[in-house]
Amino acid sequence: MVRTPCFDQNGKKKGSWSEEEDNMLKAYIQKYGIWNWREIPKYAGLARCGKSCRLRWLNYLCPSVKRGNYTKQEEDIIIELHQKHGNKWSIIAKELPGRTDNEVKNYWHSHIKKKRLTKQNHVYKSRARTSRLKDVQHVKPSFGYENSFDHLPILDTSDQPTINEPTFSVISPSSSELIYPNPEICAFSETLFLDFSEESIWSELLNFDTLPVVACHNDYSKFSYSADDGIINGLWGF
DNA sequence: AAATCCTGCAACCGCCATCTT
DNA sequence: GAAGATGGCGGTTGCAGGATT
Repeated sequence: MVRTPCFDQNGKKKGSWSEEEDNMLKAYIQKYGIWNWREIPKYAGLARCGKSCRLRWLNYLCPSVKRGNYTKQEEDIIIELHQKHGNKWSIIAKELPGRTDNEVKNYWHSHIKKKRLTKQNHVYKSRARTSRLKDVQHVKPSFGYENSFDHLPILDTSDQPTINEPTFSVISPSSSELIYPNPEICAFSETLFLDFSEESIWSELLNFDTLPVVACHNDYSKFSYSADDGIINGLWGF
């Protein structure tokens, strides 16, 4: 769970922190406080860069950091604030005394996100594999929520090479305002479709009048919905 | 028992905002 | 106002250890 210690070209140590290093940093900060992260390692006798010291202090050594399992209440707060703010981990962490942004982010990715996807998975997974759009297709949407999936582009990843996650944006058709900049709920295409249907987040958007323009940009895929003509344009190529 | 896969999380990286000179 | 320094943030990676085959 830790990185193997090594040294960069400047002779600065990288990787996991030893107990001795922890003690040195802790002792220095307790005695002199935090005044300049760049200089602190030098004076504390550490062969580390300032950023590394800062991170180690804030995420692990700082006495206010709370260790241990998350409570149900904390989890609920994270979910609620994530719906409100997206991946603004520092904002979310501010509402959770003792938790750091890094910790909250890790918790989201390893616990909450997975839990939520699992819940949806069984419903839509098979459908997501039934067909694929290789070229531009035009699909007339019908947005009664319960049957909308028959009309949205269905993407299949079964023989897709491993790719970076697509970048997603959701833009309000009326104001061009970015609603969900790059929401992680839109991950790989297989889960992309599932995530689209995640009611808690999308239900208000899956309404014919207010349906957002949805755009997916990466080297492999593009699709968008135009509120003007009610056409979904999908392009999926490898 | 050994090999392989999966998971959780500490730590790194790069970008951007703010501060200082 | 410009340039450099510093801090802060979010995305990503690496790997130990547990689970599964």
